Amino acid sequence: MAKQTAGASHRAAPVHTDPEDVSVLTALSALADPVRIRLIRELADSAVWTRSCGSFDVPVGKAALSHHFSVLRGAGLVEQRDEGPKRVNRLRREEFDARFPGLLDLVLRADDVE
Amino acid sequence: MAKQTAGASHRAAPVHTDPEDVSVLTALSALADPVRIRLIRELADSAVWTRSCGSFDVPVGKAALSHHFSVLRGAGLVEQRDEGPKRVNRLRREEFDARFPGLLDLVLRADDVE
DNA sequence: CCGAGTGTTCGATGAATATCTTACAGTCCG
DNA sequence: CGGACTGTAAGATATTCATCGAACACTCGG
Repeated sequence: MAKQTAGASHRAAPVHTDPEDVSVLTALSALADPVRIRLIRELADSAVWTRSCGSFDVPVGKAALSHHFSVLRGAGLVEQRDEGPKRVNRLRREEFDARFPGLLDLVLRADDVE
Repeated sequence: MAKQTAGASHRAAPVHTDPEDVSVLTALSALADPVRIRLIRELADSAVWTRSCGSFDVPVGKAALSHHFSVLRGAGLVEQRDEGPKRVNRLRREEFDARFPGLLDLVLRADDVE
């Protein structure tokens, strides 16, 4: 067998937005949600490309979860890649931080969600 | 006549929240609104205690405006004081920046609102 | 080729909230 | 005191958006 990172997905590739093209308003709106904050925090605590969408501990169904990831992609916060039947994620730390310095750190550092 | 900064208002004093008591989620939610971003930016460009609530160039009625200032107070972003019939404002730069370093700068520095 | 697993899409629902209109409560000036 | 001005409060409306359930699409392993 050759590849296990199956590069030949026939599925619709997820639509990504470059952080450079994201407005402050979009970025803040994406981060102003408790579920998405949890996703980002868990993602930050995991190795890159190791977390599939369904592997997060959030109290919502998979439809809502799919929606949240769509918002995060649209804000340039998350990158996704198909790996077999799963869709694995990566937090775009450097790229997002270059566009909005300190913003991601604020969300990750805070100990409260309230 | 003694004082022109009339400290004896018989009106209900505005309720303020210390930035230290504000959660990240509350802060982000308060900032994730185009009208409130404009208010904050105009406020940042003006001298302290010079802008009354009605003096801002935003496309909403005064009732909605009053609501927005209430949200900004609740997020520890704005301080208000009664001065005669007017209510003048101050951006709590240092205090808010101590709680959320860099966040206010991001909103003020960005050239887009989209 | 079937079945389990994973994620998206669609339509509907419900909650949060931004807004307006109207009414009211103060402050100041004549 | 009465009227102009400033802002708040309350109620109604509308829009946005988070959520769910169900149906669908794709991948992989028997």
